[in-house]
Amino acid sequence: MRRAPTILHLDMDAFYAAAEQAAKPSLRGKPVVVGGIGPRGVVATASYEARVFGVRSAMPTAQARRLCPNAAYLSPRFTLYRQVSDTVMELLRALSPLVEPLSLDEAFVDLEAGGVPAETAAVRAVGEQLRRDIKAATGLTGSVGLAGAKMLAKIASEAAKPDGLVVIEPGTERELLGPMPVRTLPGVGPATAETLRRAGIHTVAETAEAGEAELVRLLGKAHGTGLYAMALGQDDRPVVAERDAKSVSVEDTFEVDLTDRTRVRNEVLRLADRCVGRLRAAGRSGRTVVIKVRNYDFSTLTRSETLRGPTDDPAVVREAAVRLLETVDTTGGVRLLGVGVTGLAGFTQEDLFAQLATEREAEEQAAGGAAEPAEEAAGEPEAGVELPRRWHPGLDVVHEEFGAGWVQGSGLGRVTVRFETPWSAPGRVRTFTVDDPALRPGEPLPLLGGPDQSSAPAIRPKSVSPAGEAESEAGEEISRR
DNA sequence: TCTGGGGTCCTAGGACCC
DNA sequence: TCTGGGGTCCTAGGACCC
Repeated sequence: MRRAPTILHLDMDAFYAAAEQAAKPSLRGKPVVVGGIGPRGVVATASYEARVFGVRSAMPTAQARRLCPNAAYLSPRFTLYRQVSDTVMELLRALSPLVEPLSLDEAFVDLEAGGVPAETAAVRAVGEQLRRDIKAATGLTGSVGLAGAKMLAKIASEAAKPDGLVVIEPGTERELLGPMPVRTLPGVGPATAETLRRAGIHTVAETAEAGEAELVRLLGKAHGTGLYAMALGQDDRPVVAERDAKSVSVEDTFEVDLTDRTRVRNEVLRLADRCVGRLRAAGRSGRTVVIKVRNYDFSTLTRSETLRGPTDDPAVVREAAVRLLETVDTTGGVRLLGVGVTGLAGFTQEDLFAQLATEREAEEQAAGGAAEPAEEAAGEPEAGVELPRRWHPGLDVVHEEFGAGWVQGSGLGRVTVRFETPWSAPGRVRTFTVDDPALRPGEPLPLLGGPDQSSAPAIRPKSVSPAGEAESEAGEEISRR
């Protein structure tokens, strides 16, 4: 526990929903829900206007629609959120070399390591300036917590929401935490809270009074000792800058349960390929392949297999995944399938022996050839054939005549588009047939720095440069030759 | 119209080795 | 034909977080 509140926790306010409101002028001040749009979707983030109606994160979208039928329901656009996140993290790294991102919208910063004087007034000033800088660079608000420990900084930023800053002075934490419900403490979820409730423990103070031995008896060694320390406000975990990922996984929930064995197998093969794609993109390889199966009744199981050496070979992961699938009874219907790789190696190159084995297996497979999975993709549309364009609500589009806009809704062969940009006035709506050739998918536009404010410190993602910028870059390229 | 997708960490039992 | 512990790896499941 530090003697000055030099650990900062930043949490962006209703991040995904706020980014959508910044991008879509017609949604500002209105209820917005970002999450899964399908029949089995859940809410990722609700804007504060939607929270008034009781909409919460992790709630089924169907339930949210009942509570708040007039909200805009949008699919997430991670490209945009990542761009905004990069801008924010950049600002944090200007404060200190020790920045620990927890997600796209949340991070710890060790201000002491950044040379900020260990005094309340100084850290408060840094926090307030950070909030102004974030607002100026992204147009979004974030809340800041400052304390002498990670746990307390996080609790402080929660208390500061929305758009605020809270400092917990070292020495006041026990008094402050005491009356709070145990659920306030990180690591206490529904199951732990229920166990504690049955033991008559409801508040942080009661948790501390229970004593370490009793908590270990109730919750096990690691959780019990950890919770006891937290309840006393003791938390010495350091801010850790970069942590290597330990696993990579992908999963899909299907709109309708899968019953056909061949279809299940094909989905597992697809997931294995996607998983390896992500693994390779990260320059990693892994040794243990895991599959996940969620049944019609939501019961979930995993099966794993550890290979002789790490791999990033799609054929190897596919084969392991299918082998594992064969040990699972899927006759009742499958709601979700997942494929993951763990035991990630710190190096990119495969172990030589594993590589040789892989090549030999591939040769054997090719030689035995007739039943290659890709050839028998029954029920899967072939690439390039028939795939109807899916106009998810919220997606960016460009129309040849009307310019940039976003999909407001689609159905019955029609798609409704609102034509507006982050820096325009609220725009108007037009409807097209879903296969209108003048309409095509677009890229997220920068939230700030539209044509009329080109000097503003804007988010200008390089990957989606507006036409003018791309042309001028190309021009430079040519002129240099 | 019940319950996403991507992660982390912990526990516990059995195998296997010393 | 009786019996020790400890350590590590693997597998499966569960809690929790955003």
